[in-house]
Formats: sequence, C-alpha cells, structure tokens
Amino acid sequence: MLVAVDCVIFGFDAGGLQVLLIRRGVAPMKGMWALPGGFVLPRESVDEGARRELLEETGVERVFMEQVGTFGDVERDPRGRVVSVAYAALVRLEDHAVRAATDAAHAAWFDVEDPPTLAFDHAAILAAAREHLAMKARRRPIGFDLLPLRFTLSQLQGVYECVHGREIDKRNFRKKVLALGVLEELEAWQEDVPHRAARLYRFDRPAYDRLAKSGVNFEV
Amino acid sequence: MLVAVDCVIFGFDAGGLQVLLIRRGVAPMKGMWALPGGFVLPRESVDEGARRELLEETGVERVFMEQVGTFGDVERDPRGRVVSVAYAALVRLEDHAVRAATDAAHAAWFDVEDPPTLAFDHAAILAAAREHLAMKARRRPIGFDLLPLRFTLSQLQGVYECVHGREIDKRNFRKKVLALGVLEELEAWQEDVPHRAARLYRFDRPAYDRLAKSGVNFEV
DNA sequence: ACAAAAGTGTTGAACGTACACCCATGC
DNA sequence: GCATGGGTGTACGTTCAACACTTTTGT
Repeated sequence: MLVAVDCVIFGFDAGGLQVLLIRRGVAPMKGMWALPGGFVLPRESVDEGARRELLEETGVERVFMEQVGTFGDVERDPRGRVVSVAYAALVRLEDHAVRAATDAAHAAWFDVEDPPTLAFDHAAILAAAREHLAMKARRRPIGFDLLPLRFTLSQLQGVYECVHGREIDKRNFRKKVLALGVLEELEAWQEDVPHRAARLYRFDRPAYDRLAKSGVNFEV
Repeated sequence: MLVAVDCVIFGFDAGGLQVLLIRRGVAPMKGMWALPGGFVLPRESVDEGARRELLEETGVERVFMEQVGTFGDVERDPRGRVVSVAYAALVRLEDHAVRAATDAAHAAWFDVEDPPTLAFDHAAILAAAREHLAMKARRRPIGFDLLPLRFTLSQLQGVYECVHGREIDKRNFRKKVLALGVLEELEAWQEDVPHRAARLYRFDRPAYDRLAKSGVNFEV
C-alpha cells in the first residue's frame, strides 16, 4: 500500500481565491491538471513528505500546512492502492512565483470557483480543503497569510467574502476588524489607483498572538 | 508502508467522559492498553477498515465515525513504517456492552481524564480526538449521541461541561437548549432517585435536521 | 428535619445588523 | 463631470452573563 500527499495551496488576488495546480508530466493522467503532491518516502514523516513534494513540484516552501483529511477509497488511484493525506496552506501570491519542476510540467494558479477538470479524486480533495478553510477562518485571522504585508481593508474584506461566499457590510466589517486591535494603521496609501487611494494597514503579529492565547474568535 | 486505523470511541456516564480501550493481546506492546484499531486491508477503504477493526476488537458497530487526523511520524510504530488514520465516534455507553475479540484480549472503558499509559503514540491520538470533539460540539448537538434515548437536562449539561471542561450556568443552559426546539418534553420523570425527580426529554431528530440545514450553531 | 438535586426570571451590558451619504482621485 | 471605490455613525433588536431562592423527594 502506498501513502501519498496532496497539497491544496490557496492564494488570493483581485480575481478572488486561487489554487495552485500542476500539469501532470507523467502517466497516469499525463497532461491533466492535479494538486501538487506525490508519494511519501520511507525515511520521512508524512508531514515532511508534503513539504518536500510541494517544494519539488512548485518551488513553494516555508508555508504552514495543515492536514485536511485522508482519502482512502480503494479505487481512487489507477496505479494501485494509494492512500492520500491532503494538506492545505495559505500563501501570498506575490511571494511565490511558481516554477515547474521534476514530474510537474507546469504549475499555475486557477480561480477556485472555476478550476479545470482534475486528476484522480482531486476535485473532492479541493472541495474538502475549501470547507476546511471556511472553518479555519472562524478561528484565525486568515487574511493576513493571503495578503501582501501592506494591504487595504477592502482587500481584507474581499478575502472573507471569497472564503465565506457571501457579501459583508463594509462599515460593520471595518468596525469589527479594527476593534480586534491586530491591525497597525500605516501612514501610507495606495498609489496609482483610478479612485480615492485607500489607507494601508499591516498585521500586528505580537498583538494577535496575545489575543489568540486568550481564545478570542475571529468570526466576521 | 502499512496503513493502520485507530478508533477513539467516546462514551458518557455519571463519571464523565469515557474512552474505549483494548488491552493488546499480541506483540509489540502486548498487555498494554491501546486504542482499538489495526491494519487496513488491500480490498477495503480506510473508512471501512476503521469500522471493521472496531467491530472485531470491541463488538461496537453502527456508529458514525469521523476522521480526526493522520499520524505519520517515521518512528511511531516499532514494527516498521506505519501511518495511522485516527477516527472518533460517540456512543451511548448502555448500548455497547463491549466484548473482547480477535487480537484484543480485553476491551474496557476508561475515564478520559485519567487513562492508563497507552501504546505507540495513542496518547497523542487521544488528545487530538478530544480537541476534535470540543470543536465538533460547537457545530452539532453532540449530547444526543452520548446519552440514553431519554435523558434529563442535567445529564445533557454534564456532557457539555465535560467536553468543554468548564462549568455552565444551569438557568442559562436550559434557556438556550430549550430555545433550540430540538428537545421533546416527555411526560416522564426519573425514578428511584434520592431527590426530586427530573423530567425526561427526548431528542427530536426531524426538528434538528431542519435546523442543521439552515446552519444554526449549537454553541452553549 | 435534612440532604440533594430540580426547577424557575430578571436585568444590564455587549454585540450584531441594517442602513445612506459625502470624499478623493483619475480619466 | 463622472465613474470608481474609500471612508464614516447611529439606532434598534438580540443575545449573553450574572445572579438566589423555592420545590420535591428519599432517608
């Protein structure tokens, strides 16, 4: 029995929530889009395998990945009996210019609302990862892992709207998120936008860590 | 590489939250207490393997198990490279008179607050399952899977106090749980108790299913 | 009579939600 | 000057937390 890992890497840009996929360079399902991943080696933990495969196939490293679940149907892989452990992570799109490597002919970002047909049971894994992300967003301030270091409140609101799939009132959102006290207001504004420039904010991690310890929830 | 399953089965009685363990009948760690579980067979899914092992080792069947996580450290099992998928379930203690079977010399319930030393990394799996249970309790009405068909509000409150590890105000608890409208008030009372007899209630599943669809949360 | 748990309401504070208009900028 | 998104406050209703005493039953 083989143990594999598959990584669902989420990014965010103006077009909404994105997911990182690779085009398979080897059989089976050569040429199809799939989640980055591969087999766990005998001398590495499953967690280590996930990090290694992600780096080899996409060049993405140093991200915090969480387990989403394990997919163990008998027929899920035509190569034989393969049980796959799925991981999810959030990255800043700008920080991760992806590159093709090893058995991944290409790596590219896709809108999660409109992904290509995926190999194996990766569509189910992607769906589970989105559900996991929506749950996680209730407990942690996910926006800060997805956005640039300096961001506007509208960008942050966009993250939550994408993740939860509903619109949020602008005034109420600002009130809640500012009241948390984990945003640092910068003396800096957007540039080169065809409308009034928005103020930029930065995530105050020490303040967040203090809050998280006391068990606050980040539902918005 | 071998794939195993381990099952964390929670029950509830007057002594608090309980967990079902087996005494290992074979090496390695023969004689130690462990979570029921074993290896997944080539022709069954991981989910099926968990149900089969639980039945074989403890006689418990027809329970709804959820994945807790997958444990994949290289050194977690002295027999070699074993990746284990952990499952958790809630059962009514009274419905499951456990029995020893196959390679489990004994099966018995233990207080989750004070379990024996466990084999392999099962202490870590148990801790993860408890965390999973506390999270699950925020979204679903877990009490009803753990209690007898007819129960008192104090018993239900006891479940939540155990799971969340804190005391709850009796009046506020009753207000909230009754307001949910998923309890059916019975014309029946406790018997043979050395104090005023408490009214019995029953879980109204159709009402709950209607609520759950509309996305209510069950935090108490 | 006493021990033990059942049962019952109110109040004040905090929070969530709904809602509309003016502002700055680039074209 | 117009289109685009930025930025701001209030009022109402709901929910939550804190809190103490009387009732019933068995011994």
